[in-house]
Amino acid sequence: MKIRICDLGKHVGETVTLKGWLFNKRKSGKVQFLMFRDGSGLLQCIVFKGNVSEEVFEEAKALTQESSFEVTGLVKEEPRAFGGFELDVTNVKTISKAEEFPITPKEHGVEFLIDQRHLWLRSKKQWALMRVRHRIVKAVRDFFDERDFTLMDSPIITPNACEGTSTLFETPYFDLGSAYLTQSGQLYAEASAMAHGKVYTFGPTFRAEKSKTRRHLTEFWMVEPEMAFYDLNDDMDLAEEFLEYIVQSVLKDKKQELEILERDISKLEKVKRPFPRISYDQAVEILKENGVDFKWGDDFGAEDETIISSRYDAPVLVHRYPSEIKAFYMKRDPENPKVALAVDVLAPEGYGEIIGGSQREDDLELLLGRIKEHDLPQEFFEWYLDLRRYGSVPHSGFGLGIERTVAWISGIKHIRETIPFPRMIYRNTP
RNA sequence: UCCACGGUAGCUCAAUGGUAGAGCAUUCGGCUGUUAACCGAAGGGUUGUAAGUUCGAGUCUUACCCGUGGAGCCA
Repeated sequence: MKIRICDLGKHVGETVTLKGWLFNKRKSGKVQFLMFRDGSGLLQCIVFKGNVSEEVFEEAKALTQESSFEVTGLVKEEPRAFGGFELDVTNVKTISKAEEFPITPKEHGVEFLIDQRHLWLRSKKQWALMRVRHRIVKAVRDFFDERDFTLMDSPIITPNACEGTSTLFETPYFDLGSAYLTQSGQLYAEASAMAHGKVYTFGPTFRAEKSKTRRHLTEFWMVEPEMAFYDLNDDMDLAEEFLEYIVQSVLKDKKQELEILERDISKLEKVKRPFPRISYDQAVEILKENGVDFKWGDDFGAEDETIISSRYDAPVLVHRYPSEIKAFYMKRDPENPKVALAVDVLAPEGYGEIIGGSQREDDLELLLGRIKEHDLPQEFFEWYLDLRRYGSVPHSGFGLGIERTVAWISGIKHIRETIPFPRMIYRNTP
């Protein structure tokens, strides 16, 4: 059984051997402090000249930043040390001496760091961020699993634009002409929900739009639940419960990581149900109160979203948007056909839209009309229309953007740090 | 696509139109409790590219290349 830093609590007073890398080193003549990392945490290893042979002392001295090595020593509790433990070293064995590591302990610019993304992932903050991302993804899966949802993966290669608006990545597809990378699993989730009742899809999605902001990637991950017999209110209830669950899971299990990220925990602790719910009309009122010259019928810009969300501690659900600015499949409000039964969730602290969802149009004739209005090729949607021909039911769903959620919960400014290898409009390496 | 800003040592940044510098990193030396350790020394440059103005350009002008932030669009 291999021991990792995260397990050291069970080995206090024992002599153990660990394998990992040199994170940083400080020395002071006859004592060396090796900051050692193994992927599970950080551990300060002390090499005293009197405690080890001359050869071992020299071997430790020769280790460069990010060299891989094996270290043996006595595990001691040490409240002052990061992680709470220290290792009194008795032996050091170099595995591979590293060349000069480009990322030094001092500050670097983003351009440089993103070029070194494959190495940047080893740094403390990026390590913590990826662990938070992992916990969020686990929370997503646990949440749906605990509620009897079935995972139904949707295709990544699709024959047409799902919502008919976005610019998609095009790829040649044998004798069938062009295919496109998916921008949403939405329509497939609807078909799946008619088979399993409650489902979710979870995978990468692609947008070829030339968005160049801190909130955009060309490739990002989205989780999309879809539920038969759910109306808009049921949909909003689920979205609320879902977000609370995710935030509380991270708070419970990733305290140390949030500390490394210097996240203000008190802000996350306020993310408790019930969340505020306002209509689009009310949101427009808020903007007008704040002196924004806003026209009913327009969509909110990034600045508008910040104004609206900054009124609340928890994410705010904005519902019933003008149907003109929403996708063709969203059901109109029977009480006011000018608006769609749609909901967007805006994260606090200016992180913007993290969820978009709606009740879907379940009436065949209305949906046919909508496809014509939007000038979409009906032949591509025949299978989708079948869902309304064979036992149509009211149903709803939403999509959550994983990277924006990670950015919000971690308190990270730029979305590019929230995914291991970001894809942006002017960058597709490393 | 549009607007703004930037490009000088491996990295982060200085440098009135007048000899291109510092900190970190690297190498060497010193130090038995450091924690972005500290102290001393050394090596390290076609100032994004091209042209122009000038006695003289990192600095001024023009074009181009690359990048960053934002807008629009969106999750």
